[in-house]
Amino acid sequence: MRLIETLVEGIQSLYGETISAKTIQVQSTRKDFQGDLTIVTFPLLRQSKKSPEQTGEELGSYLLENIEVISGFNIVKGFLNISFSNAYWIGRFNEAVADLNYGFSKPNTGSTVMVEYSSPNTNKPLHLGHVRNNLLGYSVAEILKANGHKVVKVQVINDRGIHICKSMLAYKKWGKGEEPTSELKGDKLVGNYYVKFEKNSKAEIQALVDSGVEEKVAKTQGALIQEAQEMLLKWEAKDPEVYALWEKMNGWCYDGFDVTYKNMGVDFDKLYYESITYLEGKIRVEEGIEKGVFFRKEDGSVWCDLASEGLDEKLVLRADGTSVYMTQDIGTAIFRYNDYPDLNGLVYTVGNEQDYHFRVLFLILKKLGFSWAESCYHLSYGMVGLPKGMGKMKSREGTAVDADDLMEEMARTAKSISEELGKLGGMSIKDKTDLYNVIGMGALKYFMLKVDPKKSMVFNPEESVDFSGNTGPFIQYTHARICSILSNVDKKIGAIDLMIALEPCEKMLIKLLDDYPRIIKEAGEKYSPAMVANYAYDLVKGYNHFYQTVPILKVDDENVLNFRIVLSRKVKVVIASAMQLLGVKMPERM
RNA sequence: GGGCGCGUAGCUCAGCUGGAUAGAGCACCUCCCUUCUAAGGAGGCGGUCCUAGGUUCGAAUCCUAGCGCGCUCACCA
Repeated sequence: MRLIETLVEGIQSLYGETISAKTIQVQSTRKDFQGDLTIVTFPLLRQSKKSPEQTGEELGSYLLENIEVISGFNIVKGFLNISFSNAYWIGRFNEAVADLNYGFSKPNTGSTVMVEYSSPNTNKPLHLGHVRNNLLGYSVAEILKANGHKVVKVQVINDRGIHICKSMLAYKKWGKGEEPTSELKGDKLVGNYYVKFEKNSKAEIQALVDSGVEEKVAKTQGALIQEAQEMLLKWEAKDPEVYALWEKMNGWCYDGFDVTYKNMGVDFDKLYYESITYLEGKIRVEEGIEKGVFFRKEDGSVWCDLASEGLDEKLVLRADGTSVYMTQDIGTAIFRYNDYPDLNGLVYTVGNEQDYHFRVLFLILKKLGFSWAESCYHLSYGMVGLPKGMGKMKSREGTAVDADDLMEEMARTAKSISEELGKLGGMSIKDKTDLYNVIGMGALKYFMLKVDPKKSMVFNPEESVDFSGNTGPFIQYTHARICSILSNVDKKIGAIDLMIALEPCEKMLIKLLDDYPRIIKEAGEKYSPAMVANYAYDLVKGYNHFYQTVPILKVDDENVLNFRIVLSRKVKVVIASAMQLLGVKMPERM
């Protein structure tokens, strides 16, 4: 429609001044004013040398004459509100309806992007923090796909290190050959021994402190901690017994994680294991020394000097030659770009406590000469906290909110509310159980994703996860409601008559639908599922208002009836489409 | 102490590429189911947008300083 260009021309012809398109500010008109788009004329007064009102009047008239679809305008101080004809909006709507992949770019037309998320340690089960991580990573991957990118979903499994040895040692000492059962998943079993280790080790250290040893020293002198360290050395030397135990216990964890991932509805294309990539990291560090990127201190430890970037020195290899976190991350990144030569972006979904780590990692990769380091991005998200008075989550002490328990709890709540409302007559037990899971997970996912990723959030297991208001179930409910209405009609409807009158609530819905492609694009650029979630909420609210304001099926005018049916169908599709980007399923009944 | 991030209604959060009277949900109070799903809708109550300066015709939004909270600065991951 060339609104901006026409305005530039208008200013040229009215005032003889040339301005750049950037100085024109357009925004959608606030709902308490009449109009569709608003042009802020304050910045244009310099050119017009007239009052805001008069400038608005002149520009408005110019637009009215030169753009056919503009049907009118009004001026409030420095705001020129312009309206488009109903025919224009209905035309836009018809186009949207005809587009079966509305809002999405063509698949695989963009660059290839890798998204890393989850990346657990194999010494404890997934908890609330992982839930946010998983949901974010999965959703961002879906949003990138919707923007045409090829997406590779990966994780790097932290399957080695001192923390893994802790649970192994505890199991070896006190496990008595315990095995996972249907009651106790493998990851839970391993986690129990990790907690057991920490508990006993803590007591040992306390005893040392009580006997007069300085705390810092005591922490390195406990018998258990020393034994764990010996075990790590044995592991690195591939001691057969330690290695076998490691493989067995890691296997238990993977089996446990698989169940959690399945229930959560997330998946991965490829897994990387720290136990493999850390070796690559070591090799790359050696190379880096030769290149002069790193330097070795007298004690043998290897460092990267980041003073020129305003940072400190960073350790990349210990004095005893063993690797640190940074070492394996260097190796992992290089593996990834080797595995996918067309990779043009690597998104790390990792909590904001590691902001500094990733800043350094990307710098080091760049120093090592990998130009792709520029395309790495740390999707940093805030912590999930518990309400005041509920303490802190510490998996070390076994006080974290467990992911499996949480999901089960959500489904249970969904069940009790559903039963209370009693709308599911005639539905089979299995369908009901599935539905409770869909609703429970919908509530959980939406709750976690509607918040801006970078912000930390509070999770109150009892109060926060409501099923009414701005929640997943509210959106699911509206979807089910539309399905219910539409189940009464069965007819093919072509393009909508451009001449029908539009109710305000209908026009509002068309405008909301019109926003969808832009929302997907922006959500992709900002890696923000929250934008999609908030959009879906606005759309659903708009539909409910429409539903309560006008009859949908009980209308005489065939053209209006058709329009309301098609409008309902399109809203339904877009709701489901948006929520699919969040990994939330939409029920047809609830 | 240095670095990074955050601070909006009692609570949980939108809004932040500067624009009109700062928005939702929960909670609390009124109304609306013999009509297409009331997990809904309409309305009410509720604000020093942390504070103080600055830039601007205009600041919740940008800049500076301060305060508060979180994270981080490990031969932990």
